[in-house]
Amino acid sequence: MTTEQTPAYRAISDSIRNDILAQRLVPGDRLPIETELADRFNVSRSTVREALRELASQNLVVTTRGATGGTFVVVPSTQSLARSLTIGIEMMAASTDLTVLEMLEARELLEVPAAKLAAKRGTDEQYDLIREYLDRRRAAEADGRELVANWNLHQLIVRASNNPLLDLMAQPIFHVLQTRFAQISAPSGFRRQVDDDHRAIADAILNHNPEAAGQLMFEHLEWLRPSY
Amino acid sequence: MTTEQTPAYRAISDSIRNDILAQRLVPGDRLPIETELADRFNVSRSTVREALRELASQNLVVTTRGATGGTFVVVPSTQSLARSLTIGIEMMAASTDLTVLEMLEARELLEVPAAKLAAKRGTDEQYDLIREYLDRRRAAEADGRELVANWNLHQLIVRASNNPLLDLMAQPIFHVLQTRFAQISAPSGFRRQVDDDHRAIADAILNHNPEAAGQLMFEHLEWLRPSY
DNA sequence: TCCCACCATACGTCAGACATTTAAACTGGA
DNA sequence: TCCAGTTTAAATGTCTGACGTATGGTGGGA
Repeated sequence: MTTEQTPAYRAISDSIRNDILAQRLVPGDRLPIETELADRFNVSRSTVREALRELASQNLVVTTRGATGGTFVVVPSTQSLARSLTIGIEMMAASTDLTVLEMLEARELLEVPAAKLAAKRGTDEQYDLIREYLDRRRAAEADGRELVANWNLHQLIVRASNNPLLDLMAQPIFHVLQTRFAQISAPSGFRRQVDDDHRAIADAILNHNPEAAGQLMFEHLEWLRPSY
Repeated sequence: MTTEQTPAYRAISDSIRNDILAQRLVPGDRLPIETELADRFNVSRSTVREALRELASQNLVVTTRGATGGTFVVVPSTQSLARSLTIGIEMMAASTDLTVLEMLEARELLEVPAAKLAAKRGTDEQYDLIREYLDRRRAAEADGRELVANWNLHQLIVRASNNPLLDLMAQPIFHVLQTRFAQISAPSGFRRQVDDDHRAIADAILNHNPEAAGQLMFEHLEWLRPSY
């Protein structure tokens, strides 16, 4: 007679998620301990824990152990959201649901305005990061070795747009494109051209010239497109 | 002595996720049954289940019951990803991590190109949906009642851009803006202006005029901005 | 005052059992 | 032969109760 179409762990995670979205639970709040939640929902602790794993994996809560431990509501960071989104987009790209062309299209759409915004309102610290990156790259080039860097120029620029949403949306696209074409051998002239383009774009940004930055970024991406 | 920094359920979900991302497991594949996974990882079934809940909540697998049930790798849909993203953005917007201004900025950035693309390559079915929406809206207006529709024009346009990424990124922004300003009373003249704008944009799209569509969308959003 | 051993707390994990759902296999009658 | 209803097997869903383990606080001694 107990006909449950949705499992209890799903119902519970939905319930708690609603409490969070309705701000009955706000970031920083600590959820009741697992045994208490089990009591409250009339389920076993295991079921509660499965619900909590779902919430944790959506970046809504974090769980810590120990005496002062527990499960706490958190604000998802741009980073954590970007990571989740990356996985999803990677899967779509691996299937036929998303083409490289569509990714390039979206990328251009995000990055050209991002370059403009970065030129308009990047902070000094962000500009420093861009300079530093170019310097390290130049040094690496001189030594003839490969530059291993977590942040490439495109990421730095998007970040310097100072719009978290742009960062959030562009990062996954970068990541997927990058891992997808990591094995491609770069012709000797190719790297040099990329380098020149990058420097021109960076200069425009550092000189607070939004229009030039946008235009150069656009041309750079158009030139880059056939390589994919 | 058994010092585990990361819990077993996390290690296991990471392991399986890697298998999926490396395409050792592809969409459609069925994971081993829970007891077998427990054996393989040398953990209890509960621990395996917590790992599976994490993966499920990231839209990487779905679980079904019954004789032919099990856990299957899936390709996350644009819809499911958009839903997850919505929650995250909603949380960021509720805190101070994301301002309305930034959302409007991102929205414009996505929607103006989306309007252009919709005019350029929308399908007949998508155009029909847009026409149908306008008709229903006109009818509702004539009767003096409120139009209750799941899809508003903006969403239809973004979808008609036929770039899943645009849809994926724009939907959450729509949703958050919409729920955030749902209670605002619309002045009488306001609705009429919105309506006129929408019709003009739709006309440009239906007439395959990308530049006009983009421009009109831009003006519409700029006009809309002070309302927020 | 400061340090350290101890302790309470809450999550992490285990084992085994039973309930429920689902589809396939089976069985009997028209 | 074939259809309908029943049984059965496979897998997830849930429960119970126990013990392991990390962590911050506390109280006592040097």
